[in-house]
Amino acid sequence: VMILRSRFLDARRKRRNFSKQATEILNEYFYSHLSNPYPSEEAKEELAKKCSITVSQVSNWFGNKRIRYKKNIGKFQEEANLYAAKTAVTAAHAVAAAVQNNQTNSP
Amino acid sequence: EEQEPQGPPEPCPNAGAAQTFDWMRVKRNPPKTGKTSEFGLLGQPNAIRTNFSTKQLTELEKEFHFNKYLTRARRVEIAATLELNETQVKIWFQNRRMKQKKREKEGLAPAAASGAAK
DNA sequence: AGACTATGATTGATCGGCAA
DNA sequence: ATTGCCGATCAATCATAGTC
Repeated sequence: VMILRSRFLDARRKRRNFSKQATEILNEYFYSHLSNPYPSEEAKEELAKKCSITVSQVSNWFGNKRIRYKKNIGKFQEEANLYAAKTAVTAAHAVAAAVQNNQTNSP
Repeated sequence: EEQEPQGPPEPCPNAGAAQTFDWMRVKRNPPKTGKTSEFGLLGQPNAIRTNFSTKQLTELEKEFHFNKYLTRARRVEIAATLELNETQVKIWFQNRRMKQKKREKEGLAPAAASGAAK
């Protein structure tokens, strides 16, 4: 069939990949909330602002990410570890700072 | 049948990573609205995503422009004319309304960058 | 240059909650 | 109790961008 989709009507599909930085932010959120990667409307707005994209795009990104992730968890293992490590480092820094603060106390 | 109430013996020897959370196990039931492969009998859980023809979409779009909401009578008419279930017509309008709302919402925010486009 | 993969967007249909 | 709508999401697919 000449189901020649509305190739013309969907011209707006001129997709553009998100910036490396935006993807970085989205992945950080995704992997740090892997137990429930469903950002609230507020969280989506915040992410959208940080990534300079629309809220819909944030929704699309999470929708695609969730589906593709569970479709083949193994394929994302590497990426998952990468971001897990990244957040771990961030957390470590926070802890280090906290320790610095309480350093005045000595047992 | 494929329901797995519990699966403790999870052979997931992964060190420190990737657990299988509930959201990863979510499975949607197959579409019921799709035709039963027009073979009525036989339990082939056919019903795959229906592909609306350009003609059907054109009619639906035309009707939507006329009325954002359908009356039962109109829905029956449309469904018969386009050879679709009433449910499919109903769902189409629902999705169409959401699409409209999304477009209106996004079609106004971008104007914040600068008063004039370009 | 062409095949293959990654990724953003679209959309028919489902899920849960709420109202009539 | 039944039915429609909303908002969010799913899941499959489209079309393009990026990689080799």
